[in-house]
This record gives sequence, structure tokens and C-alpha cells, in this order.
Amino acid sequence: MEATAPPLSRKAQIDQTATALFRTRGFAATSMRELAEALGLEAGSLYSHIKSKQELLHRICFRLADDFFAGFAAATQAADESAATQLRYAIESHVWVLTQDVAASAVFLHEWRHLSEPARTEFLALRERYEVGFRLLIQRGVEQNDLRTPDAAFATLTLLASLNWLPTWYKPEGKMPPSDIAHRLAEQLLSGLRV
Amino acid sequence: MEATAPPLSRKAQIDQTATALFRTRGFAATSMRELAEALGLEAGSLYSHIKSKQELLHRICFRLADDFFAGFAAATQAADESAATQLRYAIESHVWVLTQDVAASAVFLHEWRHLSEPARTEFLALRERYEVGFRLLIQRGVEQNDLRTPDAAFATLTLLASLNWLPTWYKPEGKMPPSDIAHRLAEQLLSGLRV
DNA sequence: CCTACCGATCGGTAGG
DNA sequence: CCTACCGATCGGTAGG
Repeated sequence: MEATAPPLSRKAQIDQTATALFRTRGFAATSMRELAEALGLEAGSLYSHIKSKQELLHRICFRLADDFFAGFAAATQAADESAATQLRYAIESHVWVLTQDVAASAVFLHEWRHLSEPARTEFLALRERYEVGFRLLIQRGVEQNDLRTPDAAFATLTLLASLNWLPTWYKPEGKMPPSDIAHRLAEQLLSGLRV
Repeated sequence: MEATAPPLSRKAQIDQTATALFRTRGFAATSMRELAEALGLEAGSLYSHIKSKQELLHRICFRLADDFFAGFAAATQAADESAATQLRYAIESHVWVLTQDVAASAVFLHEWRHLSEPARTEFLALRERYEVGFRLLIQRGVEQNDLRTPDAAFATLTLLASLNWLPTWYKPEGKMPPSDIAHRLAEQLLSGLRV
């Protein structure tokens, strides 16, 4: 049971509508006039709430990055857990963030290259850091003899790839709850790595 | 050792350059003037070789679709092979097509939504059919007791996801030859499914 | 939040 | 393959 969501501020409404449009039509193919129309405004009126189209993309991408990092930190802070267990938590956290806002996740995953510099370079550095976090977990799992793989970097890429495909097929109204999906994905992906 | 490639026709040059631009900048964000400049032409001159920007995208996407289907058909025509073995061949074929033209593959995977109707709907139907082909192989592998998975549809999605992430990191000039990559990916992905 | 508008750029065409 | 150009649309601003 979920409480009714509090009313969104105008700015949050703009973010949400922009996210949906960027997802389905792409950043470059979405015009500010479309966005305004979807909100019941005139195009010029948007600019009393935001600075630019670019700012919208920036906010979406970096908010998601924050969420992914926060989840990863929480998943790996229990130092007494094995690396394999921490990896499971990290996978579940990743899926959780993805399912909490599929539209924003899709923008995060596919529209980031429309970020202008220096945001684009900064964004790529964050992604790299996140990926390294997963790779280190896998490597430690191998050292602890809980996991096995011929190539940890390779395994990391395929693991994240499987996870990041989720926004292309996940439907929030589907009957499998996010926690089930997270569990199932973690199970399947870990089964390919376990000793 | 590779023989020197034959000179490309003007139309093939346009296709190739458009593919590279659509990949790195996206279809919507690529202008015909950029494309012309990359080819050393004036924008208007493009239209003596092609009908529209849309036609370029259409040709790229459907050529790749043809390649994927041809490879899948070849991989699965040996009826005396087990489903698990056919699946291995199909995975290797998929990787082969991806690595033969990473740029076109990336466009195929990410820019198809800019296809105008009815091409877009037709394209989605083809993708669906291809996916079903993989799913049936996995299901038959399970029936033959060579493969095991709690959910064949789920396993299909994650398998294709892992494969389709390849164009985002594969560098043709890297030292791992495509056949090695295909082998390795097949091995890793099948290991998660094998009994 | 609207009206009215800016300069720039878009895909594409006519005529040679 | 180029020159010259079309109408449409773009992101964004000024002034209220």
C-alpha cells in the first residue's frame, strides 16, 4: 500500500515530463515546445523555471548517478560480509534504483552523450568509477574462492549489461515486484560466477 | 591477413559515414550538412544519391536485421545438433555480426526508434521474432536436459542484453580477435545456463 | 506565465 | 555535384 504522492513542485513536474519525453523520443528529438505543450504551458514560460534544455538533461543524469553511488555504498559498507554477498547486495541495489524510476534510468543510460562538456566527461568518469566498484567486488570474490571467472573485467561488463537492459523491458505495472526481479536477477547472474 | 577493401561506391560511402555519425552523435542530432561535410560535399548534393535522411537510417537498420537473421538461420539449420549446441552457434553468430560492423550495430540497437512508421513497427516485429528464436532454443535445451533456468524468457533477455552491450566497449583494433570474443562470451553465458 | 519575437539551423528542392 | 533558396522549426529572450 502506498500513500498518495505529495503534489510536485512546478520544477519537479517539468523534470518528470522532460524525463518521459527524453526517454521515448530522445533528447535531441524532443523540442521545448513539445515539453511545454505536455505541461499545458507556452514554450517561453518554461524558462522562468529552468535555465536551459541542457540543464534538464544534466539534472536527470546526475541525480541517477547519485542514487547508484548511494546504493552501492550502502550495499558494501558491511565489512564483515563476504565479497560475494556484497556483490549480491550491490546488484539488488542497482536493480532497485533502476525500477524506482525506469524513465530516468533509460535517460541516464542512453542520453548522457548529449551532455555538453565538461559535464559529459565528468559523467563518464563517474560511470567508470562505478564499474570499477563492481569489478573489485568480483575480484575479491575470486580471491576469497567464492566466485570464479576467467576474466573479472569481462564478467563485470556482461553483468552490468544484463542489469542495464532492464529499463527496456521492465513495466512498473507488471505483476513481478521490483524486489522479486532484483532477487531473481541477482540469483541468475551470480549462478554464472559461483564456484 | 586481409586483402585491401575494394573502393566503395558513393552511396556506400554515404552509408558508412552516416553510420559513424549516427552512432556517435545520434540520428536526430546529426544534420545532413555535417554528413555532407564529412564526405567533402555540399548538403544539397547528397540528394542525388539518396532520397532522405530517413532512408539512410532505414537501410542501416534493416541491413543489420537481415544479417542477424541469416546468421541465426545458419547456426540452427543442423537439425542433428542439440539445442544447447545450436544456441552456442547462434551466440557466436550474433557476436560475429556485431563485431563485423560495430558502428552499424550500435545504430541498429539504439537509433531504430527514430524510424518513421510503418518501418518502426515492422522493425520491432523483426526483433521480437529474433528474440523468440533464442527463447525457443533455450526452452528446447531445457527439455533436453542440457540447460537449466527458472525462467527461459528471463534468461533470453539477459543473454541478449549481455551480447548487445558489446558495441559499447568493443574496439576493432583491440588485440582480442572477434572469434575469441565470441567464444568467450558464449562460454560465460552458457555456463550460467548449463546443468 | 504569456505574447511576440530573435538569429540560427533544419531537411529538402529547383535549376543548372 | 554546386548555388541559391524554400518554409518550418529550433532554443532561448525581452518585456510585461
